[in-house]
Amino acid sequence: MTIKDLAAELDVSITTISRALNGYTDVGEETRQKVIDAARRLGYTPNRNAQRLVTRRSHSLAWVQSDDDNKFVDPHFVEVMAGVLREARDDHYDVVMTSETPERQLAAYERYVRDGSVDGFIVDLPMPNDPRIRFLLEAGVPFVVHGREERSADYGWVDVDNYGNFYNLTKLIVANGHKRIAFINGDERFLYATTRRQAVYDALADLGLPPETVTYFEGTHPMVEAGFQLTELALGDGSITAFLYSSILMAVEGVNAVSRAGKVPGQDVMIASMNDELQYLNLNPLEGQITYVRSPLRAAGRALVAEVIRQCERKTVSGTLIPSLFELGEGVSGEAIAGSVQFA
Amino acid sequence: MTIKDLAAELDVSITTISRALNGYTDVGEETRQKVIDAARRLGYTPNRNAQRLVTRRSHSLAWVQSDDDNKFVDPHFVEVMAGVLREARDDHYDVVMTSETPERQLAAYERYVRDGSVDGFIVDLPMPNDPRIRFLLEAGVPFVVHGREERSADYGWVDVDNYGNFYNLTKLIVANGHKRIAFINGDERFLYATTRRQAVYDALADLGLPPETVTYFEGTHPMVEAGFQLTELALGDGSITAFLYSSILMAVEGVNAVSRAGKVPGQDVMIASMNDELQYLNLNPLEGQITYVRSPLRAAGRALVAEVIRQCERKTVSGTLIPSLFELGEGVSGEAIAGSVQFA
DNA sequence: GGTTGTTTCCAAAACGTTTTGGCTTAGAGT
DNA sequence: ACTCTAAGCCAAAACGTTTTGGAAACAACC
Repeated sequence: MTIKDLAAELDVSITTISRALNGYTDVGEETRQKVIDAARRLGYTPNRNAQRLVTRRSHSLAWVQSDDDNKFVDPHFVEVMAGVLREARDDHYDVVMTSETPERQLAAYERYVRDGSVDGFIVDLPMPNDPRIRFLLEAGVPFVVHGREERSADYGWVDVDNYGNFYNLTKLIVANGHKRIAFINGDERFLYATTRRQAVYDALADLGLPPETVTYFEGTHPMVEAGFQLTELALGDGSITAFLYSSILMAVEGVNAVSRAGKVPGQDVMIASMNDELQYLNLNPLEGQITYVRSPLRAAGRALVAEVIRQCERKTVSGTLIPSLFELGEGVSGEAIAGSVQFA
Repeated sequence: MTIKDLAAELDVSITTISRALNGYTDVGEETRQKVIDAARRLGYTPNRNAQRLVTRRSHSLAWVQSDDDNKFVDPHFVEVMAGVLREARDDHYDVVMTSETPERQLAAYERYVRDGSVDGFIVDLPMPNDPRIRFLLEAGVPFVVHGREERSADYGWVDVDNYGNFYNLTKLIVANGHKRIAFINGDERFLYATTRRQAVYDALADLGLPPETVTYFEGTHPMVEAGFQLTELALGDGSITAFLYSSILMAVEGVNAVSRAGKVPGQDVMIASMNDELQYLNLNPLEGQITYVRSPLRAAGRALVAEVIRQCERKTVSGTLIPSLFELGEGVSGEAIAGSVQFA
């Protein structure tokens, strides 16, 4: 069932079919209804590839995964993906996903840019001076980055407020009277981790506390294991009374480790973390044991797609800071931190 | 840079460009090299949409997710996806993913079939008498199902040996002297869960044991919580000495719950499970505490894509049983279970 | 009655490929 | 010298849409 068949059936031109279905005003109301009805009745759907060829727009986004065994299978990622797919569906875009080895990543981007199969890109986990970003900027193709790096004024991005959240969390911990803090951060190859570290030490400095107040750990993958083991390690030093985690996944393991050491989390020891709101984790049983800042990754996923589509269709570029919300852990009052930056 | 530009540049016809690049024999070796070199030098990549239009093949697969908040974000799913994306990349196929609400799922399939944007489908988590499968069979379009349902002789599928694994695990538990077993299964709306239940009770029957030997629980999402809580619940009954879990995620929580109850997992209490080999979970710290059957979901993902592509290109349809391997828990000797069924 | 709009329609071109069928040329066989 | 074969190339059609630039019919205005 092509547009020709439908045209023959109704004895009108294919132009009329096309215009009727695409909502142009130069087709009579009666004719339009006839076309729409017939299309539904006969199951006509325009051939997507013909459309794409002639309009030069694919209504698809590419999301290239790094085929790195450790990084790829990460619950955080799925959460973002849920948001990405949801928003894409709402906006009638497809998302084509691929995984590529780090060496061949750039080639994948090049191919997608040249072969016309996508309109824009989602870029994940930016690293300092990321070659993918450099390439996409140069190619002048729409894209959005989850997270930021130094060039972030030049492109669209979506990010949680890493700096603000960890700055505030640190102050909060200190305000609760803790003098020795363990900070178990994420993988320092990524900017989100270095930003968080900076925020923590800035907060200490602003409070007039020495950097030795926190004992620093870099938690590499797999996270769950890192969370447990590093907490046990930190517990060896008897003086630490507060733990700050880069991921709620590690914080949960922290609760386990602390409990096993015979202490009560949220009471003997403060457990603080960012909470990405992983849907499959239910935190109710841990009520009162973890103090966290909520910053839903799913919302980030939606914002990513919205931004890149905005670029595709209106050629405006902007950065979005995902609002965060302090959870009212241990009776501490909450504060919302939101923002959005327009720059082009 | 289109094929015309390249043809003009080299002063040959576009036919020759196309045939040279696609490896036809009716183009001189010298000319072919000239074309290939120029294509690389000038950065020519054939327009994918034009190719798709004329060849009527998209080299893309659709994977429609159910936009059900609970089910979607599931670590098991990501593991399968890792395999799917890897295999698709190796075979030069794209995978386009969408999420749709359960009511609109079928419409999404219909659209993809009609608009020519994909060559085949991956179907996830089949339910009894699944309408998606009914539709795809009727449409006569290539697809593969992860898991099976009653019509499984008619289409391509990939599955782990749910029945065999749980049959064997049950026998193994009994062989270790346990007389009271808790079986914490998955969501019974899905066939994998009902199959596993059947297997467990069949094993009991074959051993001449009464069905009351096992206390049965249906673990609904979120899994982690269910694993913990149901284990605690089962521990209330003091007589249970062995736990069988449908997912390693729950088994890990089982270890937690058992430990917290003051018992030693793998010693006081046997913990048995299927292990989908979730990459982000490191089981080393739990060595000796869980007895499991390995059946890597990632391999299932690869097999899925391989099967549907085989259908696209050779029109043969087959089912694949992913090989499993008993882990040598507690000195129990292992046994490999593999198989592959051809039926068309 | 001629001009000017308005409304509704359409023929043809274009998008960038692949494929079909045939055309040249050169060498081999008779 | 003539035919035949093989190698190498190409013009044109086709894929299924959207878009451009009108055309036809009719009403409205002067």
